[in-house]
Amino acid sequence: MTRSTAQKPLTIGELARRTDVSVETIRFYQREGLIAQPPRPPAGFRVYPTAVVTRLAFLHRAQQLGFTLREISALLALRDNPDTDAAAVRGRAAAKLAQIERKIERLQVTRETLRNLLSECPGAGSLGNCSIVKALSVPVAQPAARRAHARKLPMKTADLNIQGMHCDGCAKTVEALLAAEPGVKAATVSFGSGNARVLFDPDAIDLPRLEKVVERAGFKVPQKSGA
Amino acid sequence: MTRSTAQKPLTIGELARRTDVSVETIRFYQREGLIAQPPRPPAGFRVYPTAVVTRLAFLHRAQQLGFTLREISALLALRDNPDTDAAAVRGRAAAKLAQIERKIERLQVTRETLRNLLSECPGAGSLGNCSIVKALSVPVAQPAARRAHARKLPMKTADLNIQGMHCDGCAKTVEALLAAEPGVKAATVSFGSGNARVLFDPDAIDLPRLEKVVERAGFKVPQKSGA
DNA sequence: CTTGACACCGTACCATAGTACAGACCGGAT
DNA sequence: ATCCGGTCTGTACTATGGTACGGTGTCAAG
Repeated sequence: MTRSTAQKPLTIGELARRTDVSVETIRFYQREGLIAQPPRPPAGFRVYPTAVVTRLAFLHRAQQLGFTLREISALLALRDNPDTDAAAVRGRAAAKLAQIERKIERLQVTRETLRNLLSECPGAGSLGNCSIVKALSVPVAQPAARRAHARKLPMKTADLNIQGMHCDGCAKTVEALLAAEPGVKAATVSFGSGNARVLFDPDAIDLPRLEKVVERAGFKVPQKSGA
Repeated sequence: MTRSTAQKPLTIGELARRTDVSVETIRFYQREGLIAQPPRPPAGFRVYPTAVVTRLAFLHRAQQLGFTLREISALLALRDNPDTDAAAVRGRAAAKLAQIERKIERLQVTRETLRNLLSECPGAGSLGNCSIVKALSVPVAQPAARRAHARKLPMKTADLNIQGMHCDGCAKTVEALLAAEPGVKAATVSFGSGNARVLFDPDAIDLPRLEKVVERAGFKVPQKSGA
């Protein structure tokens, strides 16, 4: 053993320095169960296994890709399990990609709206002439489905059979994906039964689209799901 | 007065129905000062002026455009003030557009990263082969500036003179815009003095860029700002 | 004149991702 | 032996945008 990287005991402060994650944040991750807290020795401070350095790097990278801590927790659980199939990880990544694409689309719509408002705006003078203020004062044009809802609550429930889920985290991922889809009011996915129950507005979204959402995330939906 | 829209007193519940905003949310907006709470009559319930219907519509529209409640509060204050110049509103919108464009760019980078990961991934088999897990375990490549910071804390402070701010809300807007810029560690903008103080990393951002940020939002920065 | 629906008020709570701090304790260097 | 810096624990607080609820008051219709 030369006097290299590994000579200092990896205390929490040293870990913080090496990973560029603050001590407080490391403790926070421990509370959240994202990283294990080594047992405290009878006397003195905790010493961390060097593997946590990698774990924190993984955490950080996954965050940059837009995964929430809850999702990262599932990802880490997959990583820790030697029986995990790579498809499970791939499914998560595909789901996240789809989510991000939707987010980009929404932002692009907003961007266009703002651009139009700005291009029509005289840019000076009294507020009475301000096209922006005027435009904002107009009630939101609702997608009609929303109004129908107020009238008749035309929600439908569908059950989807889903194959390829490996753990409860997969189920949560699918659930989040479905729930994020416009027109979906609620979604519960059970890993145990391999079933998804979705409450949705048939005026805003339909079954094939729901199935596509699930499949885009890397799971399979056998074609026999009933309404 | 015929038996039309205005015959019922506009109680909070009626307001909620008309604007499609829940009673709880209306109360929340009142607590936050976004809408005024009419005085409670000696006996009975509050009655709202019909103008709040428009106000809530404005609020809702502005939210769709990505404005935070704090920003909307400033926007509403501008709208309420007859002396407001339309340029102030325009500046806010321009700032928001810039913010959204940055957000889109960041998401696009993330999207590309995820796409690359997915395209390289075999998609099945044991985790050992999973290119995604491998890629995530690699520490984040830091933009070099970040490391420099760890070595020497090379932060610089600059004062900018800003013209065209109309109220404290303008100052807050500029502050948020500056703070959101990568490389900026802190920004305080005072409406009273028309001054902005920015703490930034000169390796990551420079003065001209900071000035451009402010100008994009519709304000002016006279060319004599010192470091 | 009772009942049910709404209004009022205060407070607590949700998710998300941390940050901050007090007060005690520990360990190595001086 | 003492002091400084680091660690430990628990709790509270940040921002953001609401949601939920218990207990009470009020109104209007039957």
